[in-house]
Amino acid sequence: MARWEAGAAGRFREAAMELYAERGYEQTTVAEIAEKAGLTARTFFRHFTDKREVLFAGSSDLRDGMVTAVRQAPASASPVSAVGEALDVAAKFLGRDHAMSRRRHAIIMANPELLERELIKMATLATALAAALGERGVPEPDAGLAAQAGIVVLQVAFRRWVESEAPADLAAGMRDGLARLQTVIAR
Amino acid sequence: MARWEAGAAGRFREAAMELYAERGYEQTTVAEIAEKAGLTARTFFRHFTDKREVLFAGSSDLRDGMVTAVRQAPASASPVSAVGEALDVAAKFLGRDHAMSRRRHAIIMANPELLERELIKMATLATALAAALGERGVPEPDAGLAAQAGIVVLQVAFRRWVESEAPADLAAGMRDGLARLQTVIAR
DNA sequence: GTCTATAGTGCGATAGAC
DNA sequence: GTCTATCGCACTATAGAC
Repeated sequence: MARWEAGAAGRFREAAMELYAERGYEQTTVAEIAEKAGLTARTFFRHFTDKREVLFAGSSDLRDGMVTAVRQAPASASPVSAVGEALDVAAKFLGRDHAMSRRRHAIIMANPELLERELIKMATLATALAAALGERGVPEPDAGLAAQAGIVVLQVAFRRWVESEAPADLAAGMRDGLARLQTVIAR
Repeated sequence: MARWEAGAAGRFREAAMELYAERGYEQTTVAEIAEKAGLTARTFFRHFTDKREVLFAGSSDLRDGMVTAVRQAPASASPVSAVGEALDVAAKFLGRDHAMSRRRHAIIMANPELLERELIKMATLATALAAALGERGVPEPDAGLAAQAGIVVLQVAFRRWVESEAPADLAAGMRDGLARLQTVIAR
């Protein structure tokens, strides 16, 4: 496996992923992660607020990308289509490395505490999208509903993508999911 | 305030709510809750898996009620309308005590860890609803999408209800939210 | 980089209900 | 006698304080 990361945060992330996958999240201590990364537990907590956060490093980049997509959608675009643009960005961001996404997903699904953290990241994302829609003049509760609906599509499509062994086209899966949500909810 | 609960779990719940509201969740130790309830910390952990869970006692009742509603919907009912029945049940369940809901909601919103727990309860609920829809013959990903969409409506409507000072009609708010989701997502 | 509070667990003892 | 609820004690690891 390539070691593209030289920084401390990256070394911690690598070490944590391997140990979490190998012996499970709960059975791994921060001291062990630090040792494997060649650093100390104290330094770990300087980089990450807690033992879970090490798996959720890139989440703010995803959020920023999606928010920007909503902002940059044509002024004439409806809330759903602005959300659709954000989903395209998300697909590009999340769809890069199927193998590592599968590994990470397996680790998270195996532990409720990690799942909790994943969910709050998604909730934060939804709030940010709703705010971006609000800037476009979409009133509440519509902005919140459209944003949350987008997150639902993202989650369902991502889960299907990551649970299939072959790396399908995530962007297509998201567009598909949105269309299915529209029809299933229509009546 | 009436004390309808004599059992240990209820005493813990009361004590925890008061202390969390008074001095915050993090600043409250389990030992303090136990003392206030007239029991010990060890007993607390016999009733609740962790310090957060004490605030989420009734969540399985809500889940069971909503699942039953989906199961009992007429066989001819569409996925959305089965979900609508479940939302009616949820409104009845959650809409009982506006004042206490506000207190509880304020506590949860004030602490990210509690919010995480709330979110995982909602995710569990969504999974259960999706399974119930599956039993009715709704295929994936439609079942998952419809269930998650229902949870979105529940959350948005509940938040608006609990954040308004006057106790409005929660069931009406839910039906309203569902209708708005339908129109906002339609195009 | 060390020290400490406290969440949470394992095991065992006790006491009451039946 | 069994079953269940509680308590006591020792222990580990996280997370924050100093």
